[in-house]
Amino acid sequence: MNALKVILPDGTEKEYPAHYSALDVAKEIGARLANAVVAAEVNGVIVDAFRPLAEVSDNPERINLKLLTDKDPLALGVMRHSAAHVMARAIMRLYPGVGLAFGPTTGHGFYYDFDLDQKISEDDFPRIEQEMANIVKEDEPFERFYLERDEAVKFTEGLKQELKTEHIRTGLKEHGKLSFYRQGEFVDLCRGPHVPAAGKIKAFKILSVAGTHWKGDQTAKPLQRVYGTAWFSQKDQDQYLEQIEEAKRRDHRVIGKKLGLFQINPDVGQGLCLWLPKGATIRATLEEFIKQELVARGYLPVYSPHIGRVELYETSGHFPYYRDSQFAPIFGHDAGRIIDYCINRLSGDEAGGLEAHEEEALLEAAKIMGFDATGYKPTLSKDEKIAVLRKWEKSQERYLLKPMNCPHHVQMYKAEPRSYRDLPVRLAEFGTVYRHEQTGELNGMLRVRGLTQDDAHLFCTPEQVEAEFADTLGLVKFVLQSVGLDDYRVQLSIRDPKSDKYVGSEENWNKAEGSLRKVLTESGLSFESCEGEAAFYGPKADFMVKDAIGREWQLGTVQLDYNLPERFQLEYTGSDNKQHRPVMIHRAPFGSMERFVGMLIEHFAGAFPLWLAPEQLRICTVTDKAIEYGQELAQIFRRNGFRVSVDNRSTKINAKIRDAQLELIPYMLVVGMKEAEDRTVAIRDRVESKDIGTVSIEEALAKFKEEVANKTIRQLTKSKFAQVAETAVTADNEY
RNA sequence: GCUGGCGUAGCUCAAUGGCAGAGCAACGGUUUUGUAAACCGUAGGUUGUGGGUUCAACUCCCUCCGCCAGCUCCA
Repeated sequence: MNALKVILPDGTEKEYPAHYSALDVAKEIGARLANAVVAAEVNGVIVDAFRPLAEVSDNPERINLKLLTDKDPLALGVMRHSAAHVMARAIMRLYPGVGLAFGPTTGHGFYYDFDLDQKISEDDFPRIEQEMANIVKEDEPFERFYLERDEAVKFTEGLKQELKTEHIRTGLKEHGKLSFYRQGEFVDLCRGPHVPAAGKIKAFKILSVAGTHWKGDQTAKPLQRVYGTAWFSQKDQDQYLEQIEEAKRRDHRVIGKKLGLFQINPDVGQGLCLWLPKGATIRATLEEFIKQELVARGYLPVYSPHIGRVELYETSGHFPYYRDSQFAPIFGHDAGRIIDYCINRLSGDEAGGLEAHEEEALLEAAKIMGFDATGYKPTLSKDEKIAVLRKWEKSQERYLLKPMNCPHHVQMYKAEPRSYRDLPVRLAEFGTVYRHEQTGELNGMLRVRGLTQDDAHLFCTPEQVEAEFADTLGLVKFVLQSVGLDDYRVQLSIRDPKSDKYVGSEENWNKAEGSLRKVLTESGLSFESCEGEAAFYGPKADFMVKDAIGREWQLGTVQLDYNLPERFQLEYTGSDNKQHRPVMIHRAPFGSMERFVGMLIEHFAGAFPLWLAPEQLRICTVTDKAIEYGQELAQIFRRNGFRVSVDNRSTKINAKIRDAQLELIPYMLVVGMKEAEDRTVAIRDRVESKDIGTVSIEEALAKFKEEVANKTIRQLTKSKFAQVAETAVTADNEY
């Protein structure tokens, strides 16, 4: 009896027997299709193609079925999850007794975490891959089965999979029945779905191994995470691997060193970027560009110092909230450090009394600082001592290397009474901030400890919020477009309602998130909400930008803030002659200059467009006799605003050209006696890597000026990587 | 910060317990050159740091510093 009504994507309805799976349906349509089916989408949910349709749908009378083949990106994710199982199975064969943790898919592959004392190294990859190949060749089917909780616990205990047992007990409390997948001798607690059989995995490779911890908890058991990738064809995989190589070639740390753009020198300090002249030129050009745009949009330039009183950041909330990732406070006088030290001695984790010499030093310090030392007696109780020292601590100067610019700008706003007529006030500064990032996070220019934000703070009335926010979005769009970054999406980062890490009232948060959502919707930008990603003081819109090879970077950000104005008691006089509270918008279109330029280096692979290139033109003299003309030319081009150098070495022209090509200089001006006599230049184009003709000086100037004015991007190897869609991460930490 | 890997000349890399080397760059000279590398020569090192094992350490062990990958974090 036909009990299933199936509706296919083209709208056709068919009836099938009650026990049919998606695979059975496919077989009935055609053997070739059945062979190509990897998974199925039933009523929008991806499921195993081999599971009975009745089991995966609520209503057997109405089953919307889409058969997913190897052409479908969603199927790719399913297959990669199966590949994770195959790898785990191979590793179990090679390392009997290995403990299994989680094995989800990632954007371009998968990983599996193992509990194994023996270290897996790169040298082991070939034999793991070989074993995986055997499993794929065996082509055994994946089977799904259920166990009740109690049985599941017994079952994983029987398998000696402690982590799985623990996960069922603690992580999956709300699940009554638990699904498992069996593939030959390998059984794993898993949510699925999976491919029908291992043979669907056409290409795979183990990429790396790295340490991690059970459920990401540093205090928990250390695990080994093995990363791999898998594809439906060898060709796709080769292309992907080639793109990984391409990304390595673009590494800004390598290119930055080769081209002399920047330096991170251990003698200066970890995570502290030295901008060498060429890198500084790129940055200065970008800053100049954005400053012009800010004038046009009514921003006012300000400058603020690199340090500020700790109290300033206590008021803003940054100091207590980010204490661990800030450089320690700077004391106005060295003696202040002793007071701080003694407070820690008395109240710290290893609290104890003060030694006699410490008390002596303390009283000496108090004298230097001008405190009333009679208030402190060695006979006081510990708590009384702490109370006195806290008072001293507060009355001395303590500074913080500024971790944010906003409190400084807030003070500038506060410096004079504001009327509603003055608003919005837009204060802009390329402000350098310092954050003591964990050593493991530091990464070239992309993650540093001293960074310069292209920062600004807008103070406006609640009525102006949406218009101002819309304008900042427009600004970010404009600057991204100007450097040729036209592929981006916006992430609306909102609070996690379950968390208590945020400051401010429920009402303000709702208002802020509502405004952001409204303006983003009206802007026509595609955006998605991301819970728990907000800053502690307010929600934000982050720009996620795709580079030339399809990698996504979080760059610009716009943040809405009702809380700092509250904390700093900001006011303006309204038309009703009453005091009102302004709203703040924080925004940084580039994010930080370090990160942005680092990204640009990788985006352009070091070959900057003419307007940004640190050295735009190089004059290459053919013989010594042309040096004088070459130098005259250089002066002319410099006077016209170009960055030019002259290569007058006594090498052959071929060598000069080769060097200039390798240094990625956009144009070479080759001049010999012919050019000197005619007062012309032979232009060689780096992109084309050839002579593009001899023109007069005026013509050359006009050509280059036009290219600079248009910010033309002449060459951007948009790789096919950009078209390789990332697959959704199919499994999270649930199973 | 955690786990693992790594650290040799300015750069890229050799030397698996037995005399620290090459290419490029630099410097000196010759060459005066027409669109991706002219030729000859010179110099360059306490092998990241401090300690240990050994007749002998770039090599093996420990400490610290730094780098890389991943984890965790990211105002």
